[in-house]
Amino acid sequence: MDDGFLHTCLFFTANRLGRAITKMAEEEFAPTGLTPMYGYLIRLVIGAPGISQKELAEKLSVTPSTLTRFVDKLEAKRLVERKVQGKTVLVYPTDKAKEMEETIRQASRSLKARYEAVLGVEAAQHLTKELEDSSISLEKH
Amino acid sequence: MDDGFLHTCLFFTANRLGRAITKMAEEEFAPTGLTPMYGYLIRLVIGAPGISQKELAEKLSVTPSTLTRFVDKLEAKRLVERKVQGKTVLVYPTDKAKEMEETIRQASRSLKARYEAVLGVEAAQHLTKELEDSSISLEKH
DNA sequence: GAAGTTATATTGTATGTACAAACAAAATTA
DNA sequence: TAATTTTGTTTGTACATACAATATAACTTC
Repeated sequence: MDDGFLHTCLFFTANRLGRAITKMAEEEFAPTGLTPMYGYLIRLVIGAPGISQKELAEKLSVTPSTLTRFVDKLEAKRLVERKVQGKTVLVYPTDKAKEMEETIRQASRSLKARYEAVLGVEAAQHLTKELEDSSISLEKH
Repeated sequence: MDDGFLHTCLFFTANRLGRAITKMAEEEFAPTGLTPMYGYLIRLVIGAPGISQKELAEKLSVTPSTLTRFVDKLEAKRLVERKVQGKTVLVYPTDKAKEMEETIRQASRSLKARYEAVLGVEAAQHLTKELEDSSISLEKH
């Protein structure tokens, strides 16, 4: 059957991998009660208390509107607090978030261990680097 | 700042690339009036009239419920027709869809040309293959 | 052939994400 | 300093996608 175009299309294969790894990541992050993106957002906030939403959006490569929604949810769960400073919003972790940090780190480690077991440590690292480099290039165009 | 974990995480980088290439793909598919996934679905249906939804879901690596939603939309646009056969549903292209085929193919070509120009032909092909191989491995676990 | 099991599709609901428009504060310019 | 532009954030809306539950048809087994 003529479905070759799917296998040679970067759009299709990139999103296919995204769905597969997201599923795995959600399973590994289940013990945290958060999805992986939220876990990473919290790690960033703990690592730099008072970081602005703009910076968070850049680091996570999501749009500002998406980041607003993320912070809304984490604030509702009492995991972060906003402090408005002029036109920017600074984000701080709560004690509750700090208590979760180790659990989140553990989930990150489990996730990595799991996909490295499937793909091979070397191959996984190489692939990750290629993905990041390609993302940077594509985001510019 | 301590954000290294993002750059070494396959979950994060895969989805980051997915967002970047999806944006580009949507731009290139704009002339078709469809998003890229719908365009590819139509190509599959034209290439195999009467293909079942189950097969379509497998080829596109989406869940059956997602595929139902896709076909709902294309049916509403009079681009495909359903024919129920026992417990399976067969999908056929309409004339309207067939008339669009060349436009869709052209969008696919433009997309490929565009990201190959950014990444390099060789690198893009190699990356695509790695993504597919990795997807296949991860989908099993 | 009736009862139970499996396979396919659909529906209700939820989430992540984006874009465009609106808003508010800050910086620049007149 | 008033007017304009830029910057950061938020809101309304929309879409792709998934999961769990349900419906329905087909297959298996007794």
